[in-house]
Amino acid sequence: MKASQLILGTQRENPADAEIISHQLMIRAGLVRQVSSGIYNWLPLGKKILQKVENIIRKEMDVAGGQEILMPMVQPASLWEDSGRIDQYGQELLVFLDRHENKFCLGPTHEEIITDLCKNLLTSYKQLPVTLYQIQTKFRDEIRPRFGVMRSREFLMKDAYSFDLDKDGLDRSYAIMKETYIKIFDNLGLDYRVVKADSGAIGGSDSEEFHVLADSGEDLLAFSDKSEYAINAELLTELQEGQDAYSLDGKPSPDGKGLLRLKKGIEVGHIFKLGKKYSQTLNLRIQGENSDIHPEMGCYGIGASRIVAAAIEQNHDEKGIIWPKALAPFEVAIVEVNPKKKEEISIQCSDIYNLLKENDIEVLWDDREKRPGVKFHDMEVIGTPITVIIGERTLETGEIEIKKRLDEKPQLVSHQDLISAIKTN
RNA sequence: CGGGGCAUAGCGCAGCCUGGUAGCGCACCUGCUUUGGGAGCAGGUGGUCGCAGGUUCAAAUCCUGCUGCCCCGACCA
Repeated sequence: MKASQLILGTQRENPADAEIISHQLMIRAGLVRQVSSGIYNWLPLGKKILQKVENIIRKEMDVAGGQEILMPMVQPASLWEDSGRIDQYGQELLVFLDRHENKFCLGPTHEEIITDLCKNLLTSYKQLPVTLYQIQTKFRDEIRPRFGVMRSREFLMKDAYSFDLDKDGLDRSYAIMKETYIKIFDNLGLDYRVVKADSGAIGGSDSEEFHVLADSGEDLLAFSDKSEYAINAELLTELQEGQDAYSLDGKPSPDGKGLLRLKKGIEVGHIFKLGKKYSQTLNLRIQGENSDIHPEMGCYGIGASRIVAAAIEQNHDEKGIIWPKALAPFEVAIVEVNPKKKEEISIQCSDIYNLLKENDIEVLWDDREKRPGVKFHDMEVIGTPITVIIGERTLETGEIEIKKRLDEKPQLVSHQDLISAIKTN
Protein backbone atom coordinates (compact mmCIF):
# COMPACT_ATOMS: atom_id res chain seq x y z
CA MET A 1 0.00 0.00 0.00
CA LYS A 2 1.15 3.51 -0.77
CA ALA A 3 1.08 5.88 2.19
CA SER A 4 -0.16 8.70 -0.03
CA GLN A 5 -3.39 6.75 -0.49
CA LEU A 6 -3.81 5.60 3.11
CA ILE A 7 -5.84 7.55 5.61
CA LEU A 8 -3.10 7.41 8.21
CA GLY A 9 -4.35 9.72 10.93
CA THR A 10 -1.08 9.86 12.86
CA GLN A 11 -0.85 12.64 15.39
CA ARG A 12 2.16 14.36 16.78
CA GLU A 13 0.83 15.11 20.23
CA ASN A 14 -0.73 12.91 22.85
CA PRO A 15 -4.43 13.51 23.36
CA ALA A 16 -5.04 15.23 26.69
CA ASP A 17 -7.48 12.62 27.96
CA ALA A 18 -5.43 9.49 27.26
CA GLU A 19 -3.71 8.30 30.40
CA ILE A 20 -2.08 4.97 29.66
CA ILE A 21 0.54 4.40 27.03
CA SER A 22 -1.43 2.04 24.78
CA HIS A 23 -4.31 4.50 24.60
CA GLN A 24 -1.96 7.36 23.75
CA LEU A 25 -0.13 5.35 21.11
CA MET A 26 -3.29 3.94 19.56
CA ILE A 27 -4.46 7.47 18.95
CA ARG A 28 -1.09 8.84 17.91
CA ALA A 29 -0.52 5.96 15.50
CA GLY A 30 -3.96 6.46 13.98
CA LEU A 31 -5.47 3.16 15.10
CA VAL A 32 -8.63 4.42 16.77
CA ARG A 33 -10.61 7.59 17.46
CA GLN A 34 -13.04 7.98 20.29
CA VAL A 35 -16.73 8.46 19.55
CA SER A 36 -18.08 8.49 23.09
CA SER A 37 -17.06 7.13 26.45
CA GLY A 38 -15.95 3.56 25.84
CA ILE A 39 -16.96 3.63 22.17
CA TYR A 40 -14.42 3.86 19.36
CA ASN A 41 -13.97 4.12 15.62
CA TRP A 42 -11.31 1.82 14.22
CA LEU A 43 -9.31 3.51 11.45
CA PRO A 44 -7.75 1.64 8.51
CA LEU A 45 -4.50 0.82 10.31
CA GLY A 46 -6.26 -0.25 13.51
CA LYS A 47 -8.75 -2.36 11.61
CA LYS A 48 -5.89 -4.10 9.83
CA ILE A 49 -4.32 -5.07 13.16
CA LEU A 50 -7.65 -6.17 14.58
CA GLN A 51 -8.09 -8.36 11.53
CA LYS A 52 -4.70 -9.98 12.16
CA VAL A 53 -5.76 -10.82 15.70
CA GLU A 54 -9.02 -12.24 14.40
CA ASN A 55 -7.30 -14.38 11.80
CA ILE A 56 -4.80 -15.84 14.26
CA ILE A 57 -7.69 -16.77 16.54
CA ARG A 58 -9.84 -18.07 13.70
CA LYS A 59 -7.10 -20.29 12.33
CA GLU A 60 -6.50 -22.15 15.60
CA MET A 61 -10.20 -22.35 16.43
CA ASP A 62 -10.79 -24.04 13.09
CA VAL A 63 -7.84 -26.40 13.60
CA ALA A 64 -9.43 -27.38 16.92
CA GLY A 65 -12.63 -28.26 15.11
CA GLY A 66 -14.57 -25.15 16.04
CA GLN A 67 -17.26 -24.03 13.62
CA GLU A 68 -17.73 -20.33 13.07
CA ILE A 69 -21.17 -18.81 13.29
CA LEU A 70 -22.51 -15.30 13.78
CA MET A 71 -25.10 -14.48 16.41
CA PRO A 72 -27.00 -11.22 16.79
CA MET A 73 -25.89 -8.32 18.90
CA VAL A 74 -29.51 -7.47 19.67
CA GLN A 75 -31.13 -10.10 21.83
CA PRO A 76 -34.64 -10.53 23.25
CA ALA A 77 -34.55 -9.63 26.93
CA SER A 78 -36.95 -12.49 27.56
CA LEU A 79 -34.10 -14.98 27.12
CA TRP A 80 -32.26 -13.20 29.91
CA GLU A 81 -35.35 -13.40 32.07
CA ASP A 82 -35.52 -17.13 31.38
CA SER A 83 -31.91 -17.68 32.40
CA GLY A 84 -32.36 -15.50 35.44
CA ARG A 85 -29.41 -13.33 34.51
CA ILE A 86 -31.36 -10.16 33.75
CA ASP A 87 -31.15 -9.16 37.41
CA GLN A 88 -27.78 -10.71 38.07
CA TYR A 89 -26.12 -8.88 35.22
CA GLY A 90 -27.65 -5.63 36.35
CA GLN A 91 -27.09 -2.31 34.65
CA GLU A 92 -24.21 -3.55 32.57
CA LEU A 93 -26.92 -5.05 30.40
CA LEU A 94 -28.24 -2.31 28.16
CA VAL A 95 -31.99 -2.89 27.79
CA PHE A 96 -34.27 -1.00 25.42
CA LEU A 97 -37.65 -1.25 23.72
CA ASP A 98 -38.36 -1.72 20.04
CA ARG A 99 -41.27 0.03 18.31
CA HIS A 100 -43.67 -2.65 19.47
CA GLU A 101 -42.47 -2.04 23.00
CA ASN A 102 -40.82 -5.42 23.20
CA LYS A 103 -37.79 -5.55 25.47
CA PHE A 104 -34.42 -6.18 23.87
CA CYS A 105 -30.85 -5.89 25.06
CA LEU A 106 -27.43 -5.50 23.52
CA GLY A 107 -25.54 -8.75 23.97
CA PRO A 108 -22.77 -8.58 26.56
CA THR A 109 -22.14 -12.30 26.01
CA HIS A 110 -24.03 -15.06 24.22
CA GLU A 111 -24.77 -18.03 26.48
CA GLU A 112 -28.51 -17.41 26.25
CA ILE A 113 -28.58 -17.07 22.48
CA ILE A 114 -26.36 -20.06 21.77
CA THR A 115 -28.33 -22.26 24.14
CA ASP A 116 -31.57 -21.15 22.55
CA LEU A 117 -30.11 -21.73 19.09
CA CYS A 118 -29.00 -25.23 19.98
CA LYS A 119 -32.47 -26.17 21.15
CA ASN A 120 -33.40 -26.22 17.47
CA LEU A 121 -30.06 -27.14 16.02
CA LEU A 122 -28.84 -30.04 18.13
CA THR A 123 -31.22 -32.95 18.13
CA SER A 124 -29.06 -36.01 18.69
CA TYR A 125 -26.15 -37.00 20.90
CA LYS A 126 -24.50 -38.18 17.68
CA GLN A 127 -23.86 -34.52 16.86
CA LEU A 128 -21.74 -34.16 20.00
CA PRO A 129 -19.19 -33.07 20.91
CA VAL A 130 -19.45 -29.77 19.09
CA THR A 131 -17.90 -26.35 19.55
CA LEU A 132 -19.40 -23.27 17.91
CA TYR A 133 -17.76 -19.88 17.95
CA GLN A 134 -18.11 -16.35 16.66
CA ILE A 135 -16.06 -13.17 16.46
CA GLN A 136 -18.43 -10.36 17.17
CA THR A 137 -19.12 -7.06 18.87
CA LYS A 138 -20.17 -7.13 22.50
CA PHE A 139 -21.70 -4.32 24.49
CA ARG A 140 -21.35 -4.01 28.24
CA ASP A 141 -22.49 -0.79 29.81
CA GLU A 142 -19.47 -0.47 32.11
CA ILE A 143 -19.79 1.73 35.18
CA ARG A 144 -16.60 3.46 34.23
CA PRO A 145 -15.06 2.74 30.86
CA ARG A 146 -11.37 3.63 30.80
CA PHE A 147 -7.97 3.22 29.19
CA GLY A 148 -9.18 3.44 25.60
CA VAL A 149 -10.20 0.10 24.12
CA MET A 150 -8.77 -1.71 27.17
CA ARG A 151 -12.01 -1.33 29.11
CA SER A 152 -14.50 -0.08 26.60
CA ARG A 153 -18.23 -0.56 26.47
CA GLU A 154 -18.29 -1.83 22.92
CA PHE A 155 -15.57 -4.31 22.01
CA LEU A 156 -14.72 -7.20 19.73
CA MET A 157 -14.68 -10.65 21.27
CA LYS A 158 -14.26 -14.21 20.14
CA ASP A 159 -16.64 -16.39 22.11
CA ALA A 160 -16.91 -20.13 21.77
CA TYR A 161 -19.32 -22.63 23.30
CA SER A 162 -18.83 -26.38 23.60
CA PHE A 163 -21.53 -29.01 24.04
CA ASP A 164 -20.81 -32.47 25.38
CA LEU A 165 -22.75 -35.53 26.41
CA ASP A 166 -21.18 -35.79 29.85
CA LYS A 167 -18.60 -34.38 32.25
CA ASP A 168 -15.72 -36.36 30.78
CA GLY A 169 -16.59 -34.94 27.41
CA LEU A 170 -16.63 -31.42 28.82
CA ASP A 171 -13.22 -32.02 30.38
CA ARG A 172 -11.90 -33.05 26.97
CA SER A 173 -13.45 -30.10 25.15
CA TYR A 174 -12.12 -27.75 27.80
CA ALA A 175 -8.65 -29.22 27.54
CA ILE A 176 -8.70 -28.84 23.76
CA MET A 177 -9.70 -25.19 24.10
CA LYS A 178 -7.01 -24.55 26.66
CA GLU A 179 -4.40 -25.99 24.31
CA THR A 180 -5.87 -23.94 21.48
CA TYR A 181 -5.63 -20.78 23.54
CA ILE A 182 -2.01 -21.50 24.37
CA LYS A 183 -1.29 -21.84 20.64
CA ILE A 184 -3.17 -18.62 19.89
CA PHE A 185 -1.29 -16.57 22.47
CA ASP A 186 2.01 -18.14 21.40
CA ASN A 187 1.23 -17.18 17.82
CA LEU A 188 0.34 -13.65 18.84
CA GLY A 189 3.85 -13.35 20.24
CA LEU A 190 2.82 -12.05 23.64
CA ASP A 191 4.21 -12.73 27.12
CA TYR A 192 1.28 -14.23 29.01
CA ARG A 193 0.28 -16.43 31.94
CA VAL A 194 -2.61 -18.82 32.51
CA VAL A 195 -4.08 -18.53 36.00
CA LYS A 196 -6.91 -20.06 38.01
CA ALA A 197 -9.80 -17.65 38.18
CA ASP A 198 -13.20 -16.82 39.57
CA SER A 199 -16.03 -17.65 37.20
CA GLY A 200 -18.04 -14.54 38.14
CA ALA A 201 -21.34 -13.73 36.48
CA ILE A 202 -20.88 -16.28 33.70
CA GLY A 203 -21.09 -19.05 36.27
CA GLY A 204 -19.91 -22.62 36.26
CA SER A 205 -17.18 -24.54 38.01
CA ASP A 206 -13.59 -24.47 36.77
CA SER A 207 -12.28 -21.44 35.04
CA GLU A 208 -8.90 -20.11 33.97
CA GLU A 209 -7.81 -16.74 32.69
CA PHE A 210 -5.15 -15.81 30.15
CA HIS A 211 -3.31 -12.64 31.08
CA VAL A 212 -0.85 -10.57 29.11
CA LEU A 213 1.75 -9.38 31.61
CA ALA A 214 1.96 -5.60 31.84
CA ASP A 215 2.42 -3.14 34.68
CA SER A 216 -0.72 -1.29 33.68
CA GLY A 217 -2.84 -4.43 34.09
CA GLU A 218 -5.96 -4.27 36.25
CA ASP A 219 -5.49 -7.75 37.70
CA LEU A 220 -2.86 -8.99 40.08
CA LEU A 221 -1.52 -12.49 39.44
CA ALA A 222 0.35 -14.77 41.78
CA PHE A 223 2.46 -17.61 40.48
CA SER A 224 5.23 -19.88 41.63
CA ASP A 225 8.68 -19.48 40.18
CA LYS A 226 9.23 -23.24 40.31
CA SER A 227 5.89 -24.91 39.51
CA GLU A 228 2.72 -24.64 37.46
CA TYR A 229 0.93 -22.91 40.33
CA ALA A 230 -0.70 -19.70 39.07
CA ILE A 231 -3.78 -17.92 40.35
CA ASN A 232 -5.59 -14.61 40.15
CA ALA A 233 -4.52 -12.89 43.39
CA GLU A 234 -8.14 -12.14 44.28
CA LEU A 235 -8.52 -15.88 44.98
CA LEU A 236 -5.52 -16.19 47.29
CA THR A 237 -6.83 -17.80 50.47
CA GLU A 238 -3.53 -17.06 52.19
CA LEU A 239 -4.46 -13.39 52.35
CA GLN A 240 -5.65 -11.96 55.65
CA GLU A 241 -8.39 -9.37 55.60
CA GLY A 242 -6.93 -6.05 54.52
CA GLN A 243 -3.55 -7.55 53.70
CA ASP A 244 -1.88 -6.30 50.53
CA ALA A 245 -1.35 -9.16 48.09
CA TYR A 246 2.08 -7.82 47.21
CA SER A 247 3.23 -8.70 50.71
CA LEU A 248 3.16 -12.37 49.63
CA ASP A 249 5.78 -11.71 46.94
CA GLY A 250 8.81 -13.89 47.69
CA LYS A 251 6.95 -16.04 50.22
CA PRO A 252 6.73 -19.82 49.72
CA SER A 253 4.18 -20.87 47.11
CA PRO A 254 0.98 -22.44 48.53
CA ASP A 255 1.70 -25.65 46.61
CA GLY A 256 4.97 -25.97 48.48
CA LYS A 257 7.12 -25.60 45.39
CA GLY A 258 9.20 -22.49 44.87
CA LEU A 259 8.42 -18.92 45.80
CA LEU A 260 5.42 -16.77 44.96
CA ARG A 261 5.81 -13.98 42.43
CA LEU A 262 3.22 -11.26 41.91
CA LYS A 263 2.76 -9.44 38.64
CA LYS A 264 0.05 -7.39 37.01
CA GLY A 265 -1.82 -8.77 34.06
CA ILE A 266 -4.37 -7.75 31.46
CA GLU A 267 -7.10 -10.36 31.09
CA VAL A 268 -7.35 -11.24 27.43
CA GLY A 269 -8.88 -14.69 27.59
CA HIS A 270 -11.13 -16.65 29.92
CA ILE A 271 -12.27 -20.25 29.70
CA PHE A 272 -15.09 -21.77 31.78
CA LYS A 273 -16.70 -25.08 32.45
CA LEU A 274 -20.35 -24.10 32.60
CA GLY A 275 -21.72 -27.57 33.18
CA LYS A 276 -25.49 -27.75 32.90
CA LYS A 277 -26.19 -24.25 34.17
CA TYR A 278 -27.66 -22.96 30.93
CA SER A 279 -28.80 -26.21 29.39
CA GLN A 280 -30.99 -26.71 32.46
CA THR A 281 -32.32 -23.21 33.06
CA LEU A 282 -33.07 -22.72 29.37
CA ASN A 283 -34.09 -26.35 28.96
CA LEU A 284 -31.76 -27.46 26.19
CA ARG A 285 -32.31 -31.19 25.80
CA ILE A 286 -30.71 -33.51 23.33
CA GLN A 287 -31.80 -37.03 22.47
CA GLY A 288 -29.33 -39.43 24.08
CA GLU A 289 -28.89 -43.15 23.51
CA ASN A 290 -31.72 -43.95 25.88
CA SER A 291 -33.28 -40.72 27.04
CA ASP A 292 -32.97 -36.93 26.82
CA ILE A 293 -29.92 -35.29 28.34
CA HIS A 294 -28.97 -31.75 29.23
CA PRO A 295 -25.57 -31.30 27.58
CA GLU A 296 -22.50 -30.19 29.49
CA MET A 297 -21.41 -26.80 28.23
CA GLY A 298 -18.20 -24.83 28.25
CA CYS A 299 -17.56 -21.29 27.13
CA TYR A 300 -14.36 -19.66 25.98
CA GLY A 301 -13.73 -15.96 25.36
CA ILE A 302 -10.91 -13.90 23.93
CA GLY A 303 -10.97 -10.10 23.94
CA ALA A 304 -9.79 -9.36 20.41
CA SER A 305 -9.79 -5.57 20.63
CA ARG A 306 -8.25 -5.68 24.08
CA ILE A 307 -5.40 -7.80 22.73
CA VAL A 308 -4.42 -4.90 20.45
CA ALA A 309 -4.10 -2.58 23.45
CA ALA A 310 -2.40 -5.23 25.58
CA ALA A 311 0.15 -5.93 22.85
CA ILE A 312 1.04 -2.24 22.82
CA GLU A 313 1.30 -2.05 26.61
CA GLN A 314 3.83 -4.84 26.40
CA ASN A 315 5.69 -3.69 23.30
CA HIS A 316 6.57 -0.02 23.00
CA ASP A 317 9.32 2.49 23.61
CA GLU A 318 9.51 6.29 23.74
CA LYS A 319 9.22 6.45 19.95
CA GLY A 320 6.07 4.41 19.60
CA ILE A 321 4.71 0.92 19.11
CA ILE A 322 6.96 -2.09 18.51
CA TRP A 323 4.68 -4.68 16.97
CA PRO A 324 5.29 -8.38 17.40
CA LYS A 325 5.73 -9.67 13.86
CA ALA A 326 2.36 -11.41 13.83
CA LEU A 327 0.42 -8.23 14.56
CA ALA A 328 2.28 -5.57 12.59
CA PRO A 329 -0.09 -3.83 10.16
CA PHE A 330 2.80 -3.80 7.67
CA GLU A 331 5.87 -5.96 7.99
CA VAL A 332 8.02 -3.53 6.05
CA ALA A 333 7.89 0.21 5.43
CA ILE A 334 9.77 1.77 2.55
CA VAL A 335 10.88 5.30 3.34
CA GLU A 336 11.53 7.19 0.14
CA VAL A 337 14.06 9.91 0.96
CA ASN A 338 13.96 13.08 -1.12
CA PRO A 339 12.79 11.53 -4.40
CA LYS A 340 12.94 14.88 -6.17
CA LYS A 341 16.72 14.78 -6.11
CA LYS A 342 16.96 11.86 -8.52
CA GLU A 343 14.23 10.09 -10.35
CA GLU A 344 16.00 6.76 -9.82
CA ILE A 345 14.97 6.94 -6.19
CA SER A 346 11.29 6.48 -6.96
CA ILE A 347 12.08 3.86 -9.56
CA GLN A 348 14.06 1.82 -7.07
CA CYS A 349 11.27 2.22 -4.50
CA SER A 350 8.79 0.96 -7.02
CA ASP A 351 11.00 -2.04 -7.88
CA ILE A 352 11.46 -3.01 -4.26
CA TYR A 353 7.80 -2.40 -3.49
CA ASN A 354 6.81 -4.83 -6.23
CA LEU A 355 9.49 -7.32 -5.22
CA LEU A 356 8.21 -7.39 -1.63
CA LYS A 357 4.63 -7.77 -2.75
CA GLU A 358 5.56 -10.66 -5.03
CA ASN A 359 7.11 -12.31 -1.98
CA ASP A 360 3.90 -11.86 0.02
CA ILE A 361 5.42 -9.31 2.35
CA GLU A 362 3.00 -6.65 3.49
CA VAL A 363 4.61 -3.34 2.69
CA LEU A 364 3.80 0.32 3.18
CA TRP A 365 5.56 2.58 0.69
CA ASP A 366 5.84 6.02 2.22
CA ASP A 367 5.64 8.03 -0.99
CA ARG A 368 4.20 11.10 0.69
CA GLU A 369 5.71 14.48 -0.09
CA LYS A 370 7.14 14.80 3.38
CA ARG A 371 10.59 15.40 4.71
CA PRO A 372 12.50 12.27 5.75
CA GLY A 373 12.29 13.00 9.48
CA VAL A 374 8.50 13.07 9.38
CA LYS A 375 8.40 9.72 7.63
CA PHE A 376 10.87 8.11 10.03
CA HIS A 377 8.89 9.32 13.01
CA ASP A 378 5.58 8.16 11.56
CA MET A 379 6.89 4.69 10.75
CA GLU A 380 8.30 4.43 14.27
CA VAL A 381 5.10 5.43 16.04
CA ILE A 382 3.18 2.98 13.82
CA GLY A 383 5.77 0.38 14.73
CA THR A 384 6.58 -1.42 11.49
CA PRO A 385 9.24 -4.05 12.32
CA ILE A 386 11.51 -3.20 9.36
CA THR A 387 12.08 0.01 7.44
CA VAL A 388 13.78 -0.02 4.04
CA ILE A 389 15.41 3.35 3.36
CA ILE A 390 15.87 4.40 -0.23
CA GLY A 391 17.66 7.66 -0.99
CA GLU A 392 20.46 9.31 -2.88
CA ARG A 393 23.14 7.85 -0.62
CA THR A 394 22.70 4.24 -1.55
CA LEU A 395 21.71 4.63 -5.19
CA GLU A 396 25.17 4.10 -6.63
CA THR A 397 26.42 1.29 -4.38
CA GLY A 398 23.53 -0.98 -5.29
CA GLU A 399 23.12 -1.87 -1.64
CA ILE A 400 19.93 -1.34 0.27
CA GLU A 401 19.57 0.10 3.75
CA ILE A 402 17.29 -1.75 6.12
CA LYS A 403 16.62 -0.70 9.67
CA LYS A 404 14.96 -2.85 12.26
CA ARG A 405 12.58 -1.07 14.61
CA LEU A 406 14.74 -1.75 17.66
CA ASP A 407 18.14 -1.12 16.07
CA GLU A 408 19.85 2.22 16.43
CA LYS A 409 21.44 2.15 13.00
CA PRO A 410 20.52 0.70 9.63
CA GLN A 411 22.43 -2.14 7.99
CA LEU A 412 23.34 -2.55 4.33
CA VAL A 413 22.32 -5.59 2.34
CA SER A 414 22.72 -6.43 -1.30
CA HIS A 415 19.70 -6.38 -3.56
CA GLN A 416 19.58 -10.16 -3.88
CA ASP A 417 19.81 -10.66 -0.11
CA LEU A 418 16.98 -8.27 0.67
CA ILE A 419 14.14 -10.77 0.82
CA SER A 420 16.01 -13.28 2.94
CA ALA A 421 17.22 -10.51 5.24
CA ILE A 422 13.62 -9.46 5.80
CA LYS A 423 12.24 -12.96 6.15
CA THR A 424 14.85 -14.11 8.63
CA ASN A 425 14.17 -11.13 10.87
C1' C B 1 -23.00 6.30 42.36
C1' G B 2 -19.10 9.34 45.97
C1' G B 3 -14.70 12.62 45.29
C1' G B 4 -11.71 15.68 41.88
C1' G B 5 -10.79 18.00 37.09
C1' C B 6 -11.81 19.64 32.15
C1' A B 7 -14.96 21.57 27.92
C1' U B 8 -12.37 27.65 22.91
C1' A B 9 -10.42 25.03 14.88
C1' G B 10 -8.66 18.01 13.43
C1' C B 11 -4.69 17.88 17.83
C1' G B 12 -2.20 20.62 21.97
C1' C B 13 -3.24 25.14 24.39
C1' A B 14 -3.76 30.80 25.70
C1' G B 15 -7.61 34.39 26.53
C1' C B 16 -11.87 34.32 31.52
C1' C B 17 -9.64 37.04 37.41
C1' U B 18 -10.69 42.97 35.65
C1' G B 19 -17.10 41.96 30.01
C1' G B 20 -15.71 45.63 24.55
C1' U B 21 -14.46 42.75 16.78
C1' A B 22 -11.73 34.91 18.45
C1' G B 23 -5.92 34.07 19.38
C1' C B 24 -1.11 30.96 19.36
C1' G B 25 1.69 26.31 18.00
C1' C B 26 1.01 21.81 15.19
C1' A B 27 -1.86 19.76 11.22
C1' C B 28 -4.32 21.12 6.42
C1' C B 29 -4.32 24.13 1.31
C1' U B 30 -1.19 27.53 -2.46
C1' G B 31 3.59 29.29 -3.93
C1' C B 32 8.91 29.73 -3.48
C1' U B 33 13.35 28.03 -1.14
C1' U B 34 14.79 23.67 1.26
C1' U B 35 15.49 18.28 2.15
C1' G B 36 19.04 11.39 5.63
C1' G B 37 15.57 12.51 11.92
C1' G B 38 9.16 16.18 13.25
C1' A B 39 12.21 22.79 7.71
C1' G B 40 11.97 28.36 6.52
C1' C B 41 9.39 32.46 4.40
C1' A B 42 4.86 34.42 2.33
C1' G B 43 -0.24 33.82 1.67
C1' G B 44 -4.68 30.98 2.92
C1' U B 45 -8.85 27.39 4.82
C1' G B 46 -11.21 26.07 9.15
C1' G B 47 -14.91 28.29 15.26
C1' U B 48 -22.95 28.61 16.59
C1' C B 49 -16.01 29.52 22.47
C1' G B 50 -20.34 22.05 25.08
C1' C B 51 -25.99 23.34 25.58
C1' A B 52 -29.97 26.36 27.66
C1' G B 53 -31.46 30.43 30.35
C1' G B 54 -30.22 35.00 33.03
C1' U B 55 -27.53 39.88 34.10
C1' U B 56 -25.76 43.86 30.74
C1' C B 57 -25.79 48.79 25.73
C1' A B 58 -22.41 44.54 25.11
C1' A B 59 -20.88 37.71 27.48
C1' A B 60 -15.74 32.86 25.59
C1' U B 61 -15.33 36.06 30.02
C1' C B 62 -20.17 37.28 35.31
C1' C B 63 -24.64 34.21 37.44
C1' U B 64 -28.00 29.71 37.33
C1' G B 65 -29.24 25.03 35.47
C1' C B 66 -27.99 21.02 32.36
C1' U B 67 -24.95 17.81 29.32
C1' G B 68 -20.52 15.49 27.76
C1' C B 69 -15.55 13.81 28.65
C1' C B 70 -11.23 12.42 31.83
C1' C B 71 -8.99 10.77 36.55
C1' C B 72 -9.34 8.32 41.71
C1' G B 73 -12.64 5.06 44.39
C1' A B 74 -16.60 1.47 44.60
C1' C B 75 -17.87 -2.25 40.76
C1' C B 76 -16.66 -5.54 36.80
C1' A B 77 -16.16 -10.64 31.87
